[in-house]
Amino acid sequence: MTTLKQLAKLLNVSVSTVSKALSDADDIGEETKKRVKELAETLNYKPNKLALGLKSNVTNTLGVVIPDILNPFFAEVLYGIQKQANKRGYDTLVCLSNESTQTEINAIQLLKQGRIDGFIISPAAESQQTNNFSHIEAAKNERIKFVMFDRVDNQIETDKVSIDDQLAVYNATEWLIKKGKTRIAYVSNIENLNIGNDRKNGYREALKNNNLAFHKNLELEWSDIATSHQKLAQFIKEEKFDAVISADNSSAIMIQSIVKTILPELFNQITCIGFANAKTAMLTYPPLNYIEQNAAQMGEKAVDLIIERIKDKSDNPVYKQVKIPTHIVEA
Amino acid sequence: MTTLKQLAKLLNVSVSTVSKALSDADDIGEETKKRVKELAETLNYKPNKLALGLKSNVTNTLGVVIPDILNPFFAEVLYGIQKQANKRGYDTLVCLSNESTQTEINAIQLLKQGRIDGFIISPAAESQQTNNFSHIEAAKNERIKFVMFDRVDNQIETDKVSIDDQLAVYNATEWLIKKGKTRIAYVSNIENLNIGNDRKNGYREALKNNNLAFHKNLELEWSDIATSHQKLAQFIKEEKFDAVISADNSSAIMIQSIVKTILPELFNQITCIGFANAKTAMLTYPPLNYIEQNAAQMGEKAVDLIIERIKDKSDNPVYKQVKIPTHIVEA
DNA sequence: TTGAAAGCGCTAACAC
DNA sequence: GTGTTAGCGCTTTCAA
Repeated sequence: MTTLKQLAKLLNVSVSTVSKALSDADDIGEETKKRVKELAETLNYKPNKLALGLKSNVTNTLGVVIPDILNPFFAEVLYGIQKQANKRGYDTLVCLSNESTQTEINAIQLLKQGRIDGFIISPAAESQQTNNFSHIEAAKNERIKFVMFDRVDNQIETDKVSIDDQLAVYNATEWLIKKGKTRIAYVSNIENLNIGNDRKNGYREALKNNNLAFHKNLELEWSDIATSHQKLAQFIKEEKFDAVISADNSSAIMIQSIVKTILPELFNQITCIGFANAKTAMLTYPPLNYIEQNAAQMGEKAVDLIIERIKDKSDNPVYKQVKIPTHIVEA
Repeated sequence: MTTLKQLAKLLNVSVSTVSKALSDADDIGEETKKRVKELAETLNYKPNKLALGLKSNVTNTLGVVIPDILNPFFAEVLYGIQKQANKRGYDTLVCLSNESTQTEINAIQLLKQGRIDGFIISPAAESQQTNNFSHIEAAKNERIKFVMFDRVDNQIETDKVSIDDQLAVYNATEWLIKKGKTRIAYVSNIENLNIGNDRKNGYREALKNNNLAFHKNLELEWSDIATSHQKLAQFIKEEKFDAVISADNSSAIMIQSIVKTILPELFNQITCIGFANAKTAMLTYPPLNYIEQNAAQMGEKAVDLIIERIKDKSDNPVYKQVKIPTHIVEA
């Protein structure tokens, strides 16, 4: 790493002259600027970000806490975060909570150690279930800004980005109803999350508003991936339905596949829809009808929000709650 | 953020006394230590990592460059990297190259700005295709250590972790042959990567060594996700095969699904195997037979290697090339 | 037009 | 047992 000091020595000028020359200060002679810049270029000088951060208390770095990177949704959000952060001149320090509160606490601890200007977080499932957000809220006392995404919580006052989960599923349910479906099953493996509740409410509301009977046994919940096939297969055999809506990112794909195998004659009569993206919807054939969450866009928006908040020095911040629009993609 | 200075002032001692007390130096009185530690605890003092890094030139931070986070393989590697890094007391600064050389160059630039002790990288597809690794190698001149994973390259001398791609596919092919399969198709969307070549060679070698005829038209290559279903469906209709081996993470899942739909009577006669993990293999039913790459383990090993390299101050490093064992998981 | 000095938070050699 | 000082790389007054 080339330093200002080295440049100064080689050029026989002072460190401050070099610093000013590089930042084009107008009290430095053109000739000097030229010499300095040339040498800096040659030696590939790059300012040390740690030093800059120490000095200015600005790191141009954003923290990110992701609950589950193996979930394609979060992978895509991270993609959006990275893209937008880089575009706006920020780096990202990424941590994974793996749905554990303790890991999340550690992650936030880490981020707070003077190296980020703010962070973006979606809380771990465990934190949601135990309603334990104190470690997140604590950041506020230390005047650290943060933005919540996806799994946003009403109790915490801060900027938030999410989709309208209830509406998204409501619309998907109506979309099925408009296709003439009357026995619509609802499958979910995210009952432990608040968005799981919201989505389920969307389903139930849509049934109600369209005068369709609600059948408790058409709602299936599962959590263990190892026994998921078995559970889903049993559900498919035992219950009668003409459509399925999945609240998560994998159930619908699995169900299409299972139906095709164990009840092929019914395949064409059962319409599936779930949360997915352009890529994962193609994992099944015919491709899955899906609810596009615009995950990357959510990530981008989160970055915009946190940067805006960082730059806002007011004492009485007006927090924003942004909803990313969703839409149905018909295969 | 509480600083040493603040603690010192409150306690009416000097900054260095506080610093030493907190690190349990034996030239500080027990009583003082106690007072200092208590106050530090109360005020939730955490040393500023930037300052530590500036001082010691050690940041305890690792850079990570991932080509494609939407690929479940890389998501899982990142998971392993995070887990092991945290375990060993390191943070991670994550960048995504999105398979672009220019983005990769920017990412490495960023990482080099005095904030990491070393980095872990899998090169972008574009860099591999154009054989352009100079931006990666350049790190060596600046004495920055790095470890390559997965898409390792012979031309670059550094520590590497990968699987034995050729052997993995060779074994998978033989596994199919032992099941009595004689017309084995090979499908890939990673022909642009060196590991794509290695895998294909594994397939061809296995055929040869088992005296099976090689049919050029049983090898299918695709790249565009939008037309993949169409291309695969056509392949399935036109060619006759009794098994498929997929070199990538999605083809096999798609093929199982397509076969079941367009040629259901053949489904039970065609055995599929591809690269996957415990979770993605479950996206199809019956679950996919798969080659377990132990992606998380690869990430963990990469972390161990880079830390070992960072700690190794010798001038003539002996680089390691680690192979992570793979195995076949039968559904 | 340039340079000297202070300071961001921390550690460590060296005084006292 | 505790404090002073210098210095990591940088920016920014202020002085020359």
